[in-house]
Amino acid sequence: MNDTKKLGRPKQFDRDDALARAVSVFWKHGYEGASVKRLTDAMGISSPSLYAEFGDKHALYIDAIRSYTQDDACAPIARFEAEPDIVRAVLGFFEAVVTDATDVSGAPRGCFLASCVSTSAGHVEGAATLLRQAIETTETRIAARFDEEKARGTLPPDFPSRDRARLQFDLRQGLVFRARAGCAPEDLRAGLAGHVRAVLAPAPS
Amino acid sequence: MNDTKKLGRPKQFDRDDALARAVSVFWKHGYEGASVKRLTDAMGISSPSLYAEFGDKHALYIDAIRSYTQDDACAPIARFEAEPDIVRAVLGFFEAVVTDATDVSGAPRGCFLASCVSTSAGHVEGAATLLRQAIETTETRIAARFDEEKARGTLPPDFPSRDRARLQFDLRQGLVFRARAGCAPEDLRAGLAGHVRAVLAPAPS
DNA sequence: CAGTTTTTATATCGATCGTCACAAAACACA
DNA sequence: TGTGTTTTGTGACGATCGATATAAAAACTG
Repeated sequence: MNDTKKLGRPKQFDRDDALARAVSVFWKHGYEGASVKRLTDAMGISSPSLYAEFGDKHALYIDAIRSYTQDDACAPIARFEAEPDIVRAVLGFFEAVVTDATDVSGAPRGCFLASCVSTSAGHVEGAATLLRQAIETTETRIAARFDEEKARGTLPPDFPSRDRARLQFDLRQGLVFRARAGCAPEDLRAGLAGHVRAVLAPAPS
Repeated sequence: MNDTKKLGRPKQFDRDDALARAVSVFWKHGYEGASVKRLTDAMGISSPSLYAEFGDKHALYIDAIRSYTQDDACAPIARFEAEPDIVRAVLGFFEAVVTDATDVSGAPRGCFLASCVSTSAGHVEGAATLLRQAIETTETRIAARFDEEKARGTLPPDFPSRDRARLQFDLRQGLVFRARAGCAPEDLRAGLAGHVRAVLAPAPS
């Protein structure tokens, strides 16, 4: 199959770029708050194009979630995996969370999954399943990093990777939550040292 | 002023009860997803009554948030303050969070503030402020309990009450988040012991 | 060039959105 | 029993919702 040359009038928009813009709209307004007009305006396409490409609003939403979770769009995890030192990695994770969540440069605040998808999970079909997969994936990635550190000897052999990965993940939600409420970044950063200590504390005897 | 006897046809609904039902609808569907029809159906009143009593949908929403935050409707905090032993109190707090968040008996899951108000905080006027006040109040109540324990000697004198109150609060959001995603209650309960340890761990030297 | 295929923009569909007149209904007071 | 006051249910307002029918526009093929 040759996908490079196709019949008919070529599309005037990039699918992935349109999806990313859709994510931004859903992120900011929630599932019901994101009207098709707002979506098409932000995506730079007309409604017939939207329906031809994605099916309907619900299918677009599911695609948007899937795109977001697969595109590694979560900066905190990237920071966490990039930083060599484990203490700085955990701290960097939380700092990225705060930075992302309190950024006011047009982009929506907080976390797409925590703020939008989580709300819709109860009554939008398919959202909860994708959300659970995203949680599982993220926790596994965090735990994997802890396991590496254990193998390297920078974390004690009995360090409970999975539990602490969950702890780190849970703490993140609180930060995002407070950021959404409008708490100042410096207030959020004030507690990060304690968060890092809780995540990396030695296992109880 | 005599409020007990009033002129005209008496109201056929209780204001606080109607507000509580409104909370439930907002909780389940979010601000935009909660249509006036859904609201009036659940509240058992007609739309003119709603507008006469509350003004409009936005004012009703603000009233609903205020009512929720003032009515002490948050079971986890109640459990936390009722339990004498501090370790059991913290554990009870988290257990109540899990129970509340995974209850499927008709009631909406999770936390009204974390799931609904938090999402709307970005674009619904007045929501963010109320949310911040609720966070502040809750953290203060938790920290006050820790201070009491310090005075009683059940917690060390250098126990960082405020930091740990924030930690406990942040961890809660993660539980609510995962519950919304459909995680099983037993999975959520599995990590509670670690959460309790993190909250009550002695201050670092 | 015409013929085919696909995407585009316009314009609109019925349904539902939030909101509100309007008049009948239910009370207190005279 | 009126009379005044407030709440009630019915119904409908313009606007917007999600979703399409339609046809012009833009590419390729022969």
